[in-house]
Amino acid sequence: MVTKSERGELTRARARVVGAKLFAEKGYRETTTRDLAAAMNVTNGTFYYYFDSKEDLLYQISLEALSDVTAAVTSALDGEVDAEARIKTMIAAHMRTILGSPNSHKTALEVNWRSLAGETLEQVIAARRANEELIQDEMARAQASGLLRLNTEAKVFTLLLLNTMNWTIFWYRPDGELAIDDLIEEILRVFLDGSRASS
Amino acid sequence: MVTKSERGELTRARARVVGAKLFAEKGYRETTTRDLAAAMNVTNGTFYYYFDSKEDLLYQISLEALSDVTAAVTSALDGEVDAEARIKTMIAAHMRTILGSPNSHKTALEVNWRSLAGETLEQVIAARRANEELIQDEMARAQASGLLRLNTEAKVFTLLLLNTMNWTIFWYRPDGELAIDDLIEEILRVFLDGSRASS
DNA sequence: GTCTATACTTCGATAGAC
DNA sequence: GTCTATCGAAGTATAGAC
Repeated sequence: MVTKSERGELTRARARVVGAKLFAEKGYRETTTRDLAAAMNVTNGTFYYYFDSKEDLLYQISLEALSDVTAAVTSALDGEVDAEARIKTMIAAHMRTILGSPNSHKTALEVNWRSLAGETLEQVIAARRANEELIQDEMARAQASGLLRLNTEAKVFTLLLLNTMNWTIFWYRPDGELAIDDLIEEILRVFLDGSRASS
Repeated sequence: MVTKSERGELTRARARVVGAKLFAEKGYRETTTRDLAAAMNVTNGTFYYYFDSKEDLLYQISLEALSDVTAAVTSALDGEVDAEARIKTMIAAHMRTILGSPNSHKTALEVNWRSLAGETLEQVIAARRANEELIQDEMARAQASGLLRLNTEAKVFTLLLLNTMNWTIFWYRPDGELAIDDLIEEILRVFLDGSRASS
């Protein structure tokens, strides 16, 4: 049996899903609280029973999305010792997480942060940074183990890899020809071995 | 001597620059026509003497930005025959163009297209597609010449390279440690030769 | 070409009944 | 927990004087 507060949290969780969908499709500013309420099958006023403000919903979606990536990558790396396997595992976990809920990650990635302020903004920025640092630590570790070149800074590797991974959500189609595992393989290959025919 | 219409066009051109700056910093929806007018040193009403609407300004900035990239890359490639030099030239021209006016390209890249509709939306989409096709043609050409692997589709190469290049504008700092030429070199190296130490 | 004034909408958020 | 009603604040765009 579910208590009242749990039922409330369920409604909130569902609202984060439909909210992320609307934010991803129409944009945060373009989505009204009336749109959000309609997607929750309630009226405008009821939205404020579950969230302090529209900004509050944006904050919850963004923080959850970013935390999910860090959690998934951290968990996937646990116990893995082989240098190349760690890179592959990290990329796979990152990609499966963001492509698994693209709406939330579009919401979190987009420059919607402009609509956040103060404490909530800082928490979202911190969550994003945690994600980047996790990857950068892996890059440094891979360099130390001899897998990656030393003549590029770990930070540059990190930023370029994040570019490659994160923005796939804007063009990747789950129902297209390219399977997620194939995309992961392609990213890994370009990143590790490059694109040259002779390499 | 400048005619009246040329002077009007000068004002419009300047407005596109300050408009792109505001759109990039605050976002399209977050920027008001009063903000735009203030940046042009006029009042709200005067904005509409130069542009049909706020959307019209967004359209002009976006189309100009995307056309600039295609023009710069096309021009840079002209006459170059060496396969590797073409890839390097293409990446360099693309990167120099977008990092040279990041505000316009942030405006054009962002999901601001949601605010466009009808004919103008189609023109912006077409300009974007032209840019992608130019790159994809180069990828196919590089595969035909034996420079690039054949076991990855030219389209996938294109999308991954565009990810890597385009989203640098959100973190690259011209006044930082990494010079533009160094960044171009890094992108080229990761794309062509990968990141492996032994390669 | 630029201004002021304002019409017209839309939206975020609150109040209070049920 | 949900509703209706509404306040008040912006914001886009227009009208018309100068």
